[in-house]
Amino acid sequence: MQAGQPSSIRATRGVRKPAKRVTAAVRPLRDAERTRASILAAATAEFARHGLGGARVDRIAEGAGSNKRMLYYYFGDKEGLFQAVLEQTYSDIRKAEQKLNLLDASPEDGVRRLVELTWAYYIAHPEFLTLLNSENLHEARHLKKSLRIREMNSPLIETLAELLRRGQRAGTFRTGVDPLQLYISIAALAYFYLSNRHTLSTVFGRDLFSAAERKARVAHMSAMVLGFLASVPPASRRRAR
Amino acid sequence: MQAGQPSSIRATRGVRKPAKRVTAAVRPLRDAERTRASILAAATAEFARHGLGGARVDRIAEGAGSNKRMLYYYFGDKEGLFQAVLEQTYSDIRKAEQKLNLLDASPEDGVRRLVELTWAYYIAHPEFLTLLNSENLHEARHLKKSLRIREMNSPLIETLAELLRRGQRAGTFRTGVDPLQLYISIAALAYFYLSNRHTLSTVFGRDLFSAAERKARVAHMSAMVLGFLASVPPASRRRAR
DNA sequence: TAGCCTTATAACCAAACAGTTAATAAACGA
DNA sequence: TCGTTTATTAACTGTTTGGTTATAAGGCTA
Repeated sequence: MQAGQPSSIRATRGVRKPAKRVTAAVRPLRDAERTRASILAAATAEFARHGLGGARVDRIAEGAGSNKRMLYYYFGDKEGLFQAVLEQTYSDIRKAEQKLNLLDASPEDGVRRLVELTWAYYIAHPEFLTLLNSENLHEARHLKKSLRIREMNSPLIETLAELLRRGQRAGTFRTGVDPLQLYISIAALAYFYLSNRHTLSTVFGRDLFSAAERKARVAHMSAMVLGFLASVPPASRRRAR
Repeated sequence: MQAGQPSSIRATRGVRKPAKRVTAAVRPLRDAERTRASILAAATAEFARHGLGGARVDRIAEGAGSNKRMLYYYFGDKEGLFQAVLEQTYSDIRKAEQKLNLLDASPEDGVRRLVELTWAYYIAHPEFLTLLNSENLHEARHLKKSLRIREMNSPLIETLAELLRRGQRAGTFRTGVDPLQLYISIAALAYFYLSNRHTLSTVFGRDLFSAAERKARVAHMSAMVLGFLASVPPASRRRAR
């Protein structure tokens, strides 16, 4: 931990004795919420880049422009901090999910938008992918401990179930589709491609993160999900004869 | 590193002075290949369980029933060992892929078997998933360095392309499907579900690794891939009118 | 303005860490 | 059987690690 460059926030603190500053009201020197938030942000970046095992507590403190002691003061220990990062990350995605209005269009357009928005969210929040990979490596140990996350349930499964019902009633969607399986599949098509793009690009000698390839991927994902839903299951095809 | 219990392999070495043993010819006390292999196996388990950052060199040496120095002797350093583990892992999956005979059945059955065998391979080799996640966290750094892996190319893309051509000729598969996109999607449907099963099971309150759920998942994956391939793309549907 | 709780800092610590040294013994060819 | 090479071990090293101690100072309240 280098003591060299203090963050701009605290740059004024090095000054000899400004005593009772008027500016202190605007930007208080001691702000628990701001410090906590900056540690959480630095920790998110560090855990996302290096995983839980590779993350360094000293780097997080430095990245937060704060002190290692503060990290333990607010979060207990490294794993407590990791859990807090997961809680924040899940809270963010749940908030984004709640903003989605998928039920005000046709079932086809609703599903297509879900595919596209899932893709867009993963691109905009790459830390979500690596943090989740880390947590799964640890068999969801921290997630199981977190009451906060276990209480947040995703509204998307119910929305997807409603879209499926409407499409089936209209005769354009096949029957017998489990909404959770479908949701996992939509996530899978986007997540795996993005999370594993480095090894995939290397092995297949194709830059899968280029603009052209990314565009092709969304098209393929939508075609796959909607093609599946539009298709007739073998059983009812036999009956239809 | 505890020196307590030597592995059964080397248990005889502690004995005072058996001098020139006849059994030495059967199981030589010094066997470079055997030591190398046991270090590689222990390292695979350790990296798979803890990731590159969380893996401990001491634990690997102990798990191999060998010595830390041997690890550096054969593999240079921790990252060199990780690269060797990746090379072995890729070599194994490529060997398994080559045994697949997907072209001696109908296109539908060929694709279904590919889906099922991909699933079965990931279940039988869970270390493949976590090692790949680790390598992607490091942006495929080791994979890019490895000439050995870059030389192994998967025969599956070409096989899949041939299956697609046959299905299209028979009129049962849709046109305009990129074999690589399809291959990635098949892998995605299995990989994401298995790799993220801990967080998914926790969040959705459903044990996704139970026998019943696993069976349901393969059925869903097959239905999705085959349903997609059987469906008619919107463009040609318009033309077909 | 004195007192007190909260927020912050720097220096510190023991354990764990990746990697090394030096010495030794098996294996093997001459 | 001797000398060289190769495989192996235990003990060691300097550094990094997660976590702690001791102390100070901001800022609210009475």
